Amino acid sequence: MSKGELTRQTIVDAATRVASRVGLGGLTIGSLAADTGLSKSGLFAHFNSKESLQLQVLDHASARFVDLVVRPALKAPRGEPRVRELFDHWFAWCRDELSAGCLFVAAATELDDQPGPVRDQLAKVQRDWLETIATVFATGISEGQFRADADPEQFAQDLYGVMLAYHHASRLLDDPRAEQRARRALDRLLEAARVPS
Amino acid sequence: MSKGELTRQTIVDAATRVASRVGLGGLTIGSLAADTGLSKSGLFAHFNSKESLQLQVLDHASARFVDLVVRPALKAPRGEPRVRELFDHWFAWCRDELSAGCLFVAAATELDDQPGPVRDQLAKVQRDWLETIATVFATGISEGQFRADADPEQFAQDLYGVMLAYHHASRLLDDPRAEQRARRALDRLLEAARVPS
DNA sequence: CCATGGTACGAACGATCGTGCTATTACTCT
DNA sequence: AGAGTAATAGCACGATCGTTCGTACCATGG
Repeated sequence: MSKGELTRQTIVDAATRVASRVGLGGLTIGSLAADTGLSKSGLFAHFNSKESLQLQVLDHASARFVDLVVRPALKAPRGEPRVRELFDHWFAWCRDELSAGCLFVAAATELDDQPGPVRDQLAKVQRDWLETIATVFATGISEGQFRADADPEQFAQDLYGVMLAYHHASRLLDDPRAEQRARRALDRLLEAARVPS
Repeated sequence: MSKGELTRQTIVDAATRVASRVGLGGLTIGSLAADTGLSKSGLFAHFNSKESLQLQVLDHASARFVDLVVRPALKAPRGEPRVRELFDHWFAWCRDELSAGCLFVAAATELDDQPGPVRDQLAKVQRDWLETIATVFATGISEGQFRADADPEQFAQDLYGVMLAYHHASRLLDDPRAEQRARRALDRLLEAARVPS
């Protein structure tokens, strides 16, 4: 790996951390250069535009998301255990990024009214995420754990709602009971989806 | 009412609309002055700081929120009808603000990592909102419509989660089925909360 | 060992940011 | 109607934004 490629990754990694605090639009070349010890122009030369930097941050973050959340969860047994793992790893993800919350959640409300390549890319990533949830749930249906008449896409939106409400109550409102309520909500969702015994 | 007070309200009203598109931090004195036909310094004189403008926007928006969402819903019969009215009016609110989504949702993820008076004020407004939901639900318990062992604060977080998931799927992902799923999720929440017959 | 090219720097650009001053205009009240 | 005050404009400030350019460094392959 060339030297330039290495520092590029260092920059993108740092930018990802910053962006989960201030959003993708809040990224600035200047402060990012100060963070990484580079000059403004030296850093800029790696991307040629701020938009390109934002796109690379998005790519980097979604690759990490797959590594830290999706892939580990897929090792769990199909059905309910796998759904719970997905949930737990998402929690860890959104707390561990230097406790700066989930970059995607922050970017979602920031970009939903600003058309362009960055918004398109974010929408793709989030569609993939919801589809992952839906697929994992659908597998649980095939396994006979969940009701055959359950709607995977409904479940995906419901589950993400639980996550978003947690993110809101926990990060903005500092409510210590937010996580407990989120786990309770997950239990209820799963209970309602299980085949009647 | 003095002339200054009148133009101040005009400015804040315009700023509120802009902010639901670009966020509170995305507000700029310059572009806002252009929008309202004032000079930059003329507009600035009404607020003396950008932060003060942001706070006034927050106040204005929350007053309108109470007028358009909370107060009308309180006219509905207690319990389930009132919850549904709250839900419906919130939908209308977040669609009608020139179809720019809910200002509070946008500001929530924007400010959750930026301490200061604006964040504090937003947190207060959102706490009030969740408390409103919880209180409306609790009234339904007293009325005997909802289970006595139900937790109003749990319900509030759950319901807001449904709203946030709708906001996300509808505004970022342009999913036309988002609303239908949200209504379905509400039905399930209410069903689970009703006293067993 | 030297030449080539990738890598980073410093300076500067026009624009725009929030924020002060100082006039001048416009309203309000007696 | 005129005095006094409130409201707005004009201009300028230092900072910072993204971006460009020319140049120096330094690592690597011949």
